[in-house]
Amino acid sequence: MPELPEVETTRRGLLPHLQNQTINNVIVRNAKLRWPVTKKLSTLLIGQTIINIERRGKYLIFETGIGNMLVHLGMSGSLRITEADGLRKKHDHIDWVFNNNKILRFHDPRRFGSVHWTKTDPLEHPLLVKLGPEPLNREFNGTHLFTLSRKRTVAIKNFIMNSQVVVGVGNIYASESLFLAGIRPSRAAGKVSKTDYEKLAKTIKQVLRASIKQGGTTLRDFVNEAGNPGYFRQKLRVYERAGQACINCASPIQQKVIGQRASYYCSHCQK
DNA sequence: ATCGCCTCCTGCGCGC
DNA sequence: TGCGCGCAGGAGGCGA
Repeated sequence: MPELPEVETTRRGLLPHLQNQTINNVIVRNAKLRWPVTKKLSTLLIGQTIINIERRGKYLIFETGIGNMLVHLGMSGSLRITEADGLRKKHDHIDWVFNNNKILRFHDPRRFGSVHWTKTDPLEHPLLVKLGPEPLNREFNGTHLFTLSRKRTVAIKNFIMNSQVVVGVGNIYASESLFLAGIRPSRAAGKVSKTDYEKLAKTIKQVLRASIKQGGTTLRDFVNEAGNPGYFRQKLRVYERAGQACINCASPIQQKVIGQRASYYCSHCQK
């Protein structure tokens, strides 16, 4: 499942292949993504040149001279570059054919991903305008979390997974960063101290940076190859380790559903 | 305003 | 070995 590090890795991988390249054709085999892919998207994009690829949260922004295409990978989506005669697989829903004979191919078995078109400032798009700060920016820090969380009763794990609070913290990294910060995921967000939030902001940055770095190495050929599932697994400290020994104290890692999501923590190290 | 539940969809793992 | 079932998961939408 693509978390922010994978989206960023995808962006970096795609950019050198697509920058300044022109779209010759758009082939939509299955328009039924999370939101229907509009015909307008295809017609408008043909003949356009990709000026840049940016990222906001888990959204990729493909900039052209007349507007921007937004792509979200959902939880099973991937984008890769293939040659014009590349083999097609099941769930390859969209191709963008470029004038350098390369194809940008959107693959998404569960179709939770989406593709949008916006003529104006992409950051003003309804799906992006309310997003919280980027976790790796300076404006995301303990003070931000502390201020926003006052009087909030929601579990801190749900709080940091809320994209209006901070973008890019998915289920895996929420558990991982809370473990490193020593905070139990079920605690009410409004009851967590400023000191703890300062620690948490740091561990969120730490976990995401480490993962981007790893994505940069293990997924170096991500855009050319058939993906690489589970690349991050070996580094995880609590996620999917229920019953196994805590790396700090050897207590068994607990698993609990919080906000409809599996959550993992050490009941000894996290208070 | 905030919370928590529901939904979309497919692949996987489990039990028989 | 094969079948059927239940579940996971990002995040918007909605009812309370």
